[in-house]
Amino acid sequence: MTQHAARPTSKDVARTAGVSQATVSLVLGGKWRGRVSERTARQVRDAAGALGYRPNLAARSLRLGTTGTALLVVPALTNDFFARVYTGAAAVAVAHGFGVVLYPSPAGVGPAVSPFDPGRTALDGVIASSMAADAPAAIRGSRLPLVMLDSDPAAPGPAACVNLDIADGMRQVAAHVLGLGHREVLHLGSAVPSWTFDVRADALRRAARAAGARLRSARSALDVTAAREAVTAAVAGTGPRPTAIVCDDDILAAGACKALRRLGLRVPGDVSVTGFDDLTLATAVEPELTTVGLPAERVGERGMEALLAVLDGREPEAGDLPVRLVVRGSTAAPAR
Amino acid sequence: MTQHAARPTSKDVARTAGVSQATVSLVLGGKWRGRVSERTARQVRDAAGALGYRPNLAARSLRLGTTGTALLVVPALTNDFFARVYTGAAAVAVAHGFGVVLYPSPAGVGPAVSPFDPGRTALDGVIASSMAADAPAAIRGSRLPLVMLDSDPAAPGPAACVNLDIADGMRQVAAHVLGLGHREVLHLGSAVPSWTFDVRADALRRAARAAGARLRSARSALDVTAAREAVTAAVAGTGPRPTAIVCDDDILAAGACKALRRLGLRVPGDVSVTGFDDLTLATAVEPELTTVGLPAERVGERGMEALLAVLDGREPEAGDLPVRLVVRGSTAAPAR
DNA sequence: AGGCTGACGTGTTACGTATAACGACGCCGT
DNA sequence: ACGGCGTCGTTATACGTAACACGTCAGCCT
Repeated sequence: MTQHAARPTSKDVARTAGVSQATVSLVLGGKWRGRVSERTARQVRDAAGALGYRPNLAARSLRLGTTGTALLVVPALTNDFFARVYTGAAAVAVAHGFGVVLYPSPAGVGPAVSPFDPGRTALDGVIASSMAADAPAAIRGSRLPLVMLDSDPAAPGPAACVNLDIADGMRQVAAHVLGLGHREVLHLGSAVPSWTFDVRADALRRAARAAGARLRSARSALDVTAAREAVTAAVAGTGPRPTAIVCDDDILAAGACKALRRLGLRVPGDVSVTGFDDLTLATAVEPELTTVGLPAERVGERGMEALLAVLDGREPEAGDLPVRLVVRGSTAAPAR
Repeated sequence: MTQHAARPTSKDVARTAGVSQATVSLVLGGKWRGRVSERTARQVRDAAGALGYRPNLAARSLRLGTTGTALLVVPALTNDFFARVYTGAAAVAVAHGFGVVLYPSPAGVGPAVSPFDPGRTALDGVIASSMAADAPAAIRGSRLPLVMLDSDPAAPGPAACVNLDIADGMRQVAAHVLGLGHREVLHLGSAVPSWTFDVRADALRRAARAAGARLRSARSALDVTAAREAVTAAVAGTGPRPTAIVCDDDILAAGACKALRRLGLRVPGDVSVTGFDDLTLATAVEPELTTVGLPAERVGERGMEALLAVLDGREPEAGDLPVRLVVRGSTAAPAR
């Protein structure tokens, strides 16, 4: 590990500016009002600029006991919900002089990779998505403050939770679909167990029962091909054909549309399909998906705000974030 | 920033194990063969385990002058090409006791966020995607070793490059499309300038000229809606309607398909469409896209290998990675 | 017996930074 | 003239780790 061209230290800056290292630290740290004259301050800044000085972050962290970096654990990079969460979190972080580092959870990258035990990166706290199901245990071992996103508020561990009103989202979907007149509904859920998916299933079940609609269930991994196969199997199964398929995720909905098209059924003419999350995928397919829009950036912002609050010993803000049904072209009244 | 429950240090471990701090460091660092007896070594390990000791990374980095962390700069999280690059890079990194941190380049997150100047995270090196066009300048200022991915090999700056044989990929596309008999071709390129896109355009132009085909061009931002609008405008324009649309990216191709469908044209019956990159999107849409498959994981692996080589003062491996045309349902011979 | 060797550890230092504690210097009021 | 005080800056120290250079002690050869 060769050190390229020996980076200048604050001591070097001090020498060329003709002051002590402490003064350099004061000036560059911004805490010099009334302690250092404007003239020497400028000398220091000039010297730092001339040398291309950058503070050594390891030394700073060691001294301060703080890294100014948070970790965001997400289950999948491909899902742009999480990309938007990151954007929101990063915006808040930067505004507070913090950094955010992204970590795709083990599921996506193999169990050998854990940022917590080898602890490669020095961190002040962790924000984890609910779908990174194994994260809490690993993080607890690291003793870092943890903020959970979209997760069971009753679960122990996290210092704070940021939740979406998922149940209300599914109720909106159900009201829309049932309101169109559908009474034979297939629920396509995720095969990976997770609180958010349980909430969806529960809300849909209640709504269907209240409306007297028949509800069947199928499950699939969160990818288009798996969803296509699951729907093909479910539709080919016994019993009356569903007139609407309510999916836990836009990815599943895209797979459902493909399955139906291959079976010679038209969406929404023969079968209506709904998604969830309003990913970019929702408007990339034809027809565009009726789905539930999630304030992903707000989730990221609230998550980061909550982490900063916890770090400061303050109380994080509470309350669920609202979601909104987006009606597009994949739903219509049932034929006949 | 409260320190939760004062983490134990190596000195604490030393005290409870009844040895000196130096011995703890030797044992836990693994360099004790012949320097410490097996019995004391076990005592140390037991004490460390009992206290839940984790080395302080800031202190370690400060002492070692190395962080064991690399930064991967990507232009977009949503694009799963980069997710796969990350997977490959992470696998190699972990095998070498390294960590990888992900950074979506400013374009995706606002120019205020730069990991280099504020330098929040301590790094040993940077791997940057070509599309993060402004990265090299910012990184040069940080004096970190830089590996560029899929970028102009003639450009100065990077310590190493990992390249795909993009030109060959486009030649394969052209051979396929022209071989089907298409002579009226529309090239849908990216509106953001980048080496990889220039290579695509150049390769296609040469192939079209050699085959005597007419080639028009349109440009679009890398999102489905923008591509749809660009294609709608281009097809509605003057001159004979193209029978094939060659796109620089699957996202553009998805937009092209949507535009054509809305214009009442069938893919591939009336117009053939090709993509590039073989994203998951390519098989999520109907028809599935004929596109160019890229060994994304290999790119990530090679990138990380190259960075580790540079860090060790070794010579990084050279040579382009091959790409492969994947023929699916979006291309056919032209009507008539 | 004396000194050498190898096994087993320990004392000490340095990494680069931030900050508490401590001057030196000039200016003022009395 | 002298203490006091604001201004401007320095000295010294600690953060937790890794590793160099040294000690100590038993055993063994000569």
